[in-house]
Amino acid sequence: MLYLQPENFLQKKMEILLKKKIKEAVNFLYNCDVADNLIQIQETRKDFTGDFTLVVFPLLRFSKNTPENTGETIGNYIVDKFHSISGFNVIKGFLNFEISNSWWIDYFASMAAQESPLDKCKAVKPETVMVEYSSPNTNKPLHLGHIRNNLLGYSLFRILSSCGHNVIKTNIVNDRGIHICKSMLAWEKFSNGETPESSGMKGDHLVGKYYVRFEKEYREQISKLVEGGMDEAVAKNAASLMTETRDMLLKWESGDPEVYELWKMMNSWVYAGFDETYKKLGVDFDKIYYESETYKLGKELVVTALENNILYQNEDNSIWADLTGEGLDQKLLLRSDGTAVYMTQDLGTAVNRFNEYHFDKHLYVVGNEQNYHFQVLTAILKRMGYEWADGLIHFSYGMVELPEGRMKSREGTIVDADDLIVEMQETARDVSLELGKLADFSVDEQEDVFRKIGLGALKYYILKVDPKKNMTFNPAESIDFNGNTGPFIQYTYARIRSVFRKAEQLGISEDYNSIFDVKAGQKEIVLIKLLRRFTQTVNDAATGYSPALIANYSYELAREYNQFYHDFSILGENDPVVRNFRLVLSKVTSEVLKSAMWLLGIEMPERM
RNA sequence: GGUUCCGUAGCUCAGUUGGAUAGAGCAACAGCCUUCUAAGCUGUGGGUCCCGCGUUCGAGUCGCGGCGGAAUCACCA
Repeated sequence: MLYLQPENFLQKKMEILLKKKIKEAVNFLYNCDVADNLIQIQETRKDFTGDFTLVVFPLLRFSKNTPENTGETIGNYIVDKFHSISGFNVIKGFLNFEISNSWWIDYFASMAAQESPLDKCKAVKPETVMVEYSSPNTNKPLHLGHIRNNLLGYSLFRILSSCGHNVIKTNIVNDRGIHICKSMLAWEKFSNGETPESSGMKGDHLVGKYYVRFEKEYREQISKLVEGGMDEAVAKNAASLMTETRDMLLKWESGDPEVYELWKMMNSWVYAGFDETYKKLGVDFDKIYYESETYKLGKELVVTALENNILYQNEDNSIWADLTGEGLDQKLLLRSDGTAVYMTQDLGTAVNRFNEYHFDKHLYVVGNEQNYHFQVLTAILKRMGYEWADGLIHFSYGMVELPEGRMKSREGTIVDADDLIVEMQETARDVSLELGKLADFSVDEQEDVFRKIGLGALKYYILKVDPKKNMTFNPAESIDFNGNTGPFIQYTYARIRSVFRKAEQLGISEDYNSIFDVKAGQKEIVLIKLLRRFTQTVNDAATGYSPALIANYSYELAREYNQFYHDFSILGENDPVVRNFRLVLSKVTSEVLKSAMWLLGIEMPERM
């Protein structure tokens, strides 16, 4: 668990003081001791006057009076005793307190004095957390679903490390198994030795091409067998491509040199391709595990567990876990031919990782289609006696769907990761060139801005959605650059930077000491309140594993700032105290926006 | 069929210990650039929060029962 450090109570100070005073008030006025959870303080909603609100309903049982009278009575008492409260009003059962201008300004000053907006986000008890994300198969290139996975995983890494945790980014590469053999076999049969060099194709795409080819040829074989009168289920097993694939997997597991060489060669193509995509997405890993290296440990674990009577064996020699006692099912762990399945290697990988890192928590960033898999994984590890399995957390995120449903390779509706990234950058280029604000930039500088904007749009689009929920991506409507989008937030930042460039030209610089003298306007107080919420938002995002909270917070802040920017002049303000205050307010806003986007893996352009 | 998740404006999404009149963006319509960046700002229209019952002073939020959708229950990963 994450807890705010003592000094972070600065964030909460007013709520805590108010709560204490109210408790005192109720005690004095109604002569009774109230439980803390009955004193509900929240930020006052925008459409009402005030800063903090006490919900008085829970206190009526003590006052034995109407909500209005109770609110008035408590309000009067508090205003009298608590000088930071400048006034109050009661609407229905809500007692709205108004906080003095100077309290807000003091608060703002302490915020402005921070080195970074993330300074206060440290957890009391830092933990070692492994985050596994990406987890590609080496038989096809990455697609939109992987993009969501990678962005979530990487953002969780940044959020958790910003809160002081020791986070290890890891990746399990599913580089072996029957599916890999399919693309290998198809390449052997149909490629005439085609390579990335000879074809000019990116390696992962080339291998993917032969995986698709396998599926096509295999389906044809099945239909021929079915036409000849064979049952479809039987045909699926009997098709020569399938029997050859199974033979290949057996050869691979027994270390056949020829199969092994082919496997190594094709995987190296894929890795070169993946590296390119990861680099473009801006994600990386501290430690990469390969299924081909962990599945053996998994097999050993299974055999040992069988000897310990934790598992059972069928007459055909296949090995199973009976989890019906845990409300789950029978689960196969080793096939009758002795080869490993997905679960086998995941058992091996988990044990391997714990032995290496002794993590407190292990986050698996894996789609919700595998919820059952992780229930089973934890159950088996627990049964094997690994207490740390309680620290395994399936970060189960939703699928990315198209308007017509799931992406299907057979229907050619898979949205390729590389293609999408290129498209986003091209859209960013088109929009930017049309606006023509970067005319004095070199081509390289321009391209760098286009890259930041295109990726910013893509990343924000994906991360702003609650990770648990399925989301829809419509390829026909390209990702927006207006409204609640990444570019909107980048734009807000670029505008602020532009103010500071102008300030420099005018010889104006911000002065943190003179902000105490200012009388802040309503809009400025609203901004300070929003800025104040940042630390809490980051903590919520860390405890709730939700980058979306940060995205939505950033949007709200950017929108609020844009209104302020529109309605008030900063450098054009005549009163130097007010001008300076607005300048510092803009500065802090830009820093918070930049930090927030950094937590999402989104870069900020200085101009756009 | 069993289990799990989801259902909020035409579309995409917010709405976190149950709190006030359910919010944004997109799309539509009407405005705002001699000014620090109009990728912006302002306004209008748009809702049976899937339905019903219950708990509560108070339910989009919690419970139960329906309806609709998704995932999963593989010697696939």
